[in-house]
Amino acid sequence: MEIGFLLEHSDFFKGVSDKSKQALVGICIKRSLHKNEPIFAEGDAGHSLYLLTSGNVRIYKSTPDGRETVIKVIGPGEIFAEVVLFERDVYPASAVALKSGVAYELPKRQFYDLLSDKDFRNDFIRILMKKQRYLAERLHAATAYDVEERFVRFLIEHYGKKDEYRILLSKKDVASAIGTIPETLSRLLNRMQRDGKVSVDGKTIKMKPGFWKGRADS
Amino acid sequence: MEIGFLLEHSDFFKGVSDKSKQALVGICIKRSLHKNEPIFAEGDAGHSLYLLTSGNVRIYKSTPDGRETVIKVIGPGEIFAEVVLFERDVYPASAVALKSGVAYELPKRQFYDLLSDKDFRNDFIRILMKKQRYLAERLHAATAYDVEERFVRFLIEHYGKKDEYRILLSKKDVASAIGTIPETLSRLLNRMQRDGKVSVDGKTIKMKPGFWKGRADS
DNA sequence: TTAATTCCTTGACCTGGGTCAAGAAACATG
DNA sequence: CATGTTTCTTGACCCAGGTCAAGGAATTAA
Repeated sequence: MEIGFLLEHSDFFKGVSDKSKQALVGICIKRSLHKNEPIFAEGDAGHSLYLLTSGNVRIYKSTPDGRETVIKVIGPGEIFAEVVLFERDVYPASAVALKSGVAYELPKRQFYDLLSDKDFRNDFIRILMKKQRYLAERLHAATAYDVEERFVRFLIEHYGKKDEYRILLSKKDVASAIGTIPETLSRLLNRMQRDGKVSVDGKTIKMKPGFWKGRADS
Repeated sequence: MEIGFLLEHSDFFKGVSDKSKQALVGICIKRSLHKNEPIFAEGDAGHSLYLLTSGNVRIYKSTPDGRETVIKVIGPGEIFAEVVLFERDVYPASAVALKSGVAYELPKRQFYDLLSDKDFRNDFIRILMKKQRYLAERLHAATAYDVEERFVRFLIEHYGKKDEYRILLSKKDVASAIGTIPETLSRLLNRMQRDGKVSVDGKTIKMKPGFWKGRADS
């Protein structure tokens, strides 16, 4: 996905005036991401936010003894690290590319100026609120739902409700995204096959007929 | 705390112009809260956000089968339900008063208008980002830290690092705020006393000397 | 191709903390 | 005050899912 295309089509930028978009194209810095490349680490001084145009980026936090929690897996069209715009100048979480892709780096000073555009600002606030709802939902899911439910929600969140999924992330990455470990995910997939809920073949998961019946839209 | 006082002193409103503050005083509706009174429920049409001036309010989400997750316990000086301002017109979580107190209801239409004030808007965005960081931190704590650690963090968040705490909330409410149940909190307090970390007497908890040594500032 | 990694699976085992139950203590209400 | 109601504690029990270990499959490097 090219930056011009993205500016034209993403939800985020659709309301932004042409003038602002031109300004944005002018200031952003293209950055290629390779698999497993760290983008920034928790505690680093943060001077930029990012717009991902292709690939996936994992945002996560770590305990001093190395336990990690995935906050969000970012997909194409999403911005991340926007939290660095105000108040804090260090990143509160780390980011790493899960596969190769492209991100555009937006220096915060210039991005900040764009907020004087009313439509842009409203879109931006809307995004912040959406993320807040997302995190509240994740917190709820992490404590009130079991691994199976969290896995299904992960599928919906990233690919929508489908009859068949091609998962391009490693099982390890999916496991950590849903707050578990590869062993548990592996066993979960076995169990779901045994129970006739899905059939798994390599990176493809087929949902058995009726799987989505009676499931709230979350 | 009176509304005028709060407008003068809270972080949130300190940068707001006098004109905007007058406007705010004009539009907000005082509401007394009694213990256990529901303020709104997840799914309700939302036309207002709230500013709490005294007491505590629990924001929570429920599963269809009744399992609840506390998203945040709101204290005096904080706003809540601001997420209803854009995009969605239903509350994404429920709110209930944990003790008697006072909240001011701010109709979203009028609040929205205040965002044209630049300083006000910046403060508002700052608050959204702070909450986002808070939720990311909670998500991390919920999955990577044990009950003891979450309990200590709860104390710090709500009362700061002190040698002695008077907890005015019931153990049940504290337990749910840290994502556990009263039995577990009760046993935790026993264990911490037995291990010589604290001494508990009724609603008072004294931290033993050295308790805070070697603890990262979180 | 072969060797070296890394990823995935399976098994045996363990444990933090949830569930259920039953008193005790605290609180509220007529 | 008495008496119902909620809260708190303690004990016995259980289980989802994490840990550890080891073998197999897939990827990558050379």
